[in-house]
Amino acid sequence: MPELAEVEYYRRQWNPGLGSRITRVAIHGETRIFRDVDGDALKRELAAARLAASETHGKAMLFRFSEDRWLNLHLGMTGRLYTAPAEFVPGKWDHFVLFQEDRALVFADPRQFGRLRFHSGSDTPPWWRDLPPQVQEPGFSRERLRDLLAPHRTAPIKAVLLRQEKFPGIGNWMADEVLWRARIRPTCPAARVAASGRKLSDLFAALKEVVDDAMRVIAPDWSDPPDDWLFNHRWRDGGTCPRTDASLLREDIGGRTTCWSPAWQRWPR
DNA sequence: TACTCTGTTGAATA
DNA sequence: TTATTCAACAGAGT
Repeated sequence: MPELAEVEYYRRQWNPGLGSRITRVAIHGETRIFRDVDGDALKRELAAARLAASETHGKAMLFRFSEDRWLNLHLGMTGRLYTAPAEFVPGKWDHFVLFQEDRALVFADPRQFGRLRFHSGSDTPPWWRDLPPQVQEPGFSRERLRDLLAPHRTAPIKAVLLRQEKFPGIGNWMADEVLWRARIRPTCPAARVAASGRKLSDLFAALKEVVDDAMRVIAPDWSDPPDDWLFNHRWRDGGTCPRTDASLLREDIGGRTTCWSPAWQRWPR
């Protein structure tokens, strides 16, 4: 499920383990989440390392360990991280567990779209180098937004917002929320937004606002967003737009279920 | 039974 | 060459 604020929430779930050594690593080596990595080598290299720090970029997480060990986790569609007592026994979907003296750090993922990568060495791993600026960073300017959209003459703006190399961490619900706040129809070609000064500004502001709101509300304790977001109305057929009380529409756009408010998102006509 | 799903990737196509 | 579409991945829920 996770988009950037949910990923940040999960990253923090391993914070109790910061500063402590790994005493044992348990893996289900045959599962799909290990497709990019040698499970046995991973086990060997993380043994006795100390969890030193962590950060997120978009939907990706980086956990740094002592001895120049770098672990990259991606939660896919159904992944999650949690902390369990030291005597924890991994269940069916607990593919990767770092045991410490006082707790277990668990990566669970039923659907196994998640991914794990590992790097050993003082240099920054290739998968954590040259990452694009995130929406919430100063390097993400209105001009950058225009340049990201302009090449897409026909692709719907909704589909372009989901591209992680352009908008790290934006997922399906955030893209819908952003377009709803900017009052842009999700089918609008991306280049058309880039060419309209006013709508480009609206989209830029909505992106920053939705990312800030999501980080503030969801990342600390996974609070429910307030009812004046689209979020609480989008999940099932028959929802109504909080701004107009008119019916929301759910349809497939760019291959993903999209919820939007035709009465509210009227541009372009 | 047959559809859905907060994601990504690589192949096929335009 | 670049943009776009689509199937595939694998399980749980409805």
